Amino acid sequence: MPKSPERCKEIRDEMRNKILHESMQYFARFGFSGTKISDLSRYIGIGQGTIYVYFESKEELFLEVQKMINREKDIKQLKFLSGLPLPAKQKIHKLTETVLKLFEEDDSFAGVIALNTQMVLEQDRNGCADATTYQLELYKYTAKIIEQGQREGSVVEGSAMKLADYYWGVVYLYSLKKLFTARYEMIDAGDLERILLK
Amino acid sequence: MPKSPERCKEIRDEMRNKILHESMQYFARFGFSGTKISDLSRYIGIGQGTIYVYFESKEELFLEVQKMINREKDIKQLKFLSGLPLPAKQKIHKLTETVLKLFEEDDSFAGVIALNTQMVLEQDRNGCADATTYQLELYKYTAKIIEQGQREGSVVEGSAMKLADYYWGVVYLYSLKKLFTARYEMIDAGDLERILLK
Amino acid sequence: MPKSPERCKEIRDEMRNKILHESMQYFARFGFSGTKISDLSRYIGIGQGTIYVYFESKEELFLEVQKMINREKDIKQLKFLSGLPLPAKQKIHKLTETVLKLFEEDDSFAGVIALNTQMVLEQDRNGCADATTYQLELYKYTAKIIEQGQREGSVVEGSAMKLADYYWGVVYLYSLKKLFTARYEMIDAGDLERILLK
Amino acid sequence: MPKSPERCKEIRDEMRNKILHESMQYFARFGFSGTKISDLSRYIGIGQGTIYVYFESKEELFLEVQKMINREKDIKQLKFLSGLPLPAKQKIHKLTETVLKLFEEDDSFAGVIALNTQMVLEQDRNGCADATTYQLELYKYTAKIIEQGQREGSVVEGSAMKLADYYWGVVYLYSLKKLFTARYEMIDAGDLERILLK
DNA sequence: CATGAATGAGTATTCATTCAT
DNA sequence: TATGAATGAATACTCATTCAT
Repeated sequence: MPKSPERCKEIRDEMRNKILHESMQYFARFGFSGTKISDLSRYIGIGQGTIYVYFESKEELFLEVQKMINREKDIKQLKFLSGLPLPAKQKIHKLTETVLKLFEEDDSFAGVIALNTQMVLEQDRNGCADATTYQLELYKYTAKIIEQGQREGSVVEGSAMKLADYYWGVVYLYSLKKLFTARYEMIDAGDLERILLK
Repeated sequence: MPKSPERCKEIRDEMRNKILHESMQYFARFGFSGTKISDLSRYIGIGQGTIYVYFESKEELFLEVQKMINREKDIKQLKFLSGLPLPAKQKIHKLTETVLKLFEEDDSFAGVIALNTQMVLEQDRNGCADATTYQLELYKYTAKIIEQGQREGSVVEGSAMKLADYYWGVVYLYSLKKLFTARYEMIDAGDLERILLK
Repeated sequence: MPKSPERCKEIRDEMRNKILHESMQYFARFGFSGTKISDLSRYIGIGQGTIYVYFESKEELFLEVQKMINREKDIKQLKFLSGLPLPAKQKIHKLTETVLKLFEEDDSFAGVIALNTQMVLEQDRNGCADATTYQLELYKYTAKIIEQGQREGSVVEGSAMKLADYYWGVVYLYSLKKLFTARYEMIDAGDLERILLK
Repeated sequence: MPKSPERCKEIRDEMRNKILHESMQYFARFGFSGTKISDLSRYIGIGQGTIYVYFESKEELFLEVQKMINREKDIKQLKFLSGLPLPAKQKIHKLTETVLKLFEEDDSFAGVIALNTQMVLEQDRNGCADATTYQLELYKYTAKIIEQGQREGSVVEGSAMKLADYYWGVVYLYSLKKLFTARYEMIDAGDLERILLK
């Protein structure tokens, strides 16, 4: 009584995604070398061997987790946002609002941000600048909004890229808090916006 | 002809401190599990065995590094600062100035901050709130200044403790940047202060 | 398809016992510090890691080996023997016969005796007289037989406990011979009995 | 103010002997692999390096300890004893008496015996029969006395060499007791002699 | 000569990976 | 396919030995 091939594929994809998502959370908390396959598989609730059915190695799993993060839809939202015919101030309101909503609603958002920023730091350490397109795009679009705001007089002066980096750095900070702290308190929209707005 | 006991103690203290300080930098960069004793000892420029002459285990070394950090003199400066008969705004200027100067001049400041904040996150995870006297004191003194500023109308509204946490979070952020990024750009005083000042 | 839990437990128990028994032989020959995990695992015919699946450390393995020895069934035989309504002389014949048969037939008997006596010596060194219930019981039961023999006039005079200690000491001696000597010659029943019998 | 060369040599010899004797005791208790140079030197009350001024290596020290044992004067006594025009029974009395007196008076006797027997066992294990002349001679002379006693009818029947081995085995047993046990009780002459005498 | 701090080869232990079930 | 027991390469740690003082 063989299962239909489609159903089979479906089941495989489901398990693969489960591993991918849970691993992301775990890697975000403990880092690559802080993560043991034995702990991770117990955390996911599967056998150690199962991970190796879907991934070649711990390293490949980590890479796939990073790839998954890069495919996230957040940039699209932001891209769309920065293209709208709105004053920068409002765009920043919307952006901040979106970020805070994602923190609240999307369980994996903190992990995505944390892991991503760690990747960027890691790459900076190695001196290689082929950094993740995701991060760069996110920063680029944010910088665009900042520049618009500076022209409109609503955003503080200074290098737009540096300010974008600052803004997302703080988002990273609160990702860490959410990931590590049992009863964390999320940042207020006003406090986050103040980084950019006059 | 035995070595003189004083000279012996001297040599031992010197080596112990050397290991402690160099390890701090290394742990701050690579974390506990990312640090191999073989790499660490090569980095310090000593034999692997030497570490075990002074410390029981990798774990004990890590704990001693944390203890050392807690004995740092930075709080004293801040304590002194918060006691001066100055408007809060000026205190915050001074504080920010001091922080940025330490980043520039004290090679181990970034490591101290990074490791310390990681300790706090770690402890929050475990739910135990003990041991972080250093961090807590730093936060408490900053919160005091913030409250003063709120009374004086120069500091933004909101929970003083939360704002202090935010301020030092950003300092942590730039510690990471300094530790990981080859050609990092330090935050400007203005950008850092804006977290607190209206 | 997970392995059935029962079969799993079975496999685990089997391996644990295998390690325990083989280690006993090895420790008896080479002592604790003379035993390298790498050699021991090769001797058992398993990987080094496997030992650590079942035991925390070399020390714990050694302790478990000692515990196992203490659970051995030899005392029961002796206990039974000393309770029979027989003249002491015959009991001593039977005891000696049993001991020599065990040497011949039970491959692990020499190891049990050797390791056990070493434990007793070790404990005497530390001055702590606990834990040696096995040894003590063995001695106590032998002493009982000796006292009976002294009343019956078939056993030499002197402290019964000291004579029991002497008797088992000689058994230990020949355990060592069996363990260490390639072509050892076992003691004769008559020579062993002469320690006790007139 | 150079010391006279003779005095110098004298001092050297003194230290060398001290190390040799103390090491013998230590090796007898803990075995070769159970003996750490750091522990041994602390036990002797000298620096670790000092041992290496007098001996090439731990192994050489062990070998020198064994050589020293072999040069001991005990055989001479025994040789002399076995040559006397006495009945074997009396020779055995004398021998036993001497052994017990040595236990009591010569602090290093137990160590000499223990280490020596361990050497013999060790060699038997390796199958190499180039065994220490000391042991063999001791056994040979004892066997000679036994044979004489068997002719005279005072000694039990059986292989003289095996009985000699038995006798010295028991001496070894009580050496261990003395070395390891805090409040040991030495064997009685009668109990020891009974191994040989009818 | 005597010392003990420093060393690295050797040993204990961990953990990513394999594989029989 | 999913499992977890078994494995050995990688890593932590120990201890005989060296060497500057």
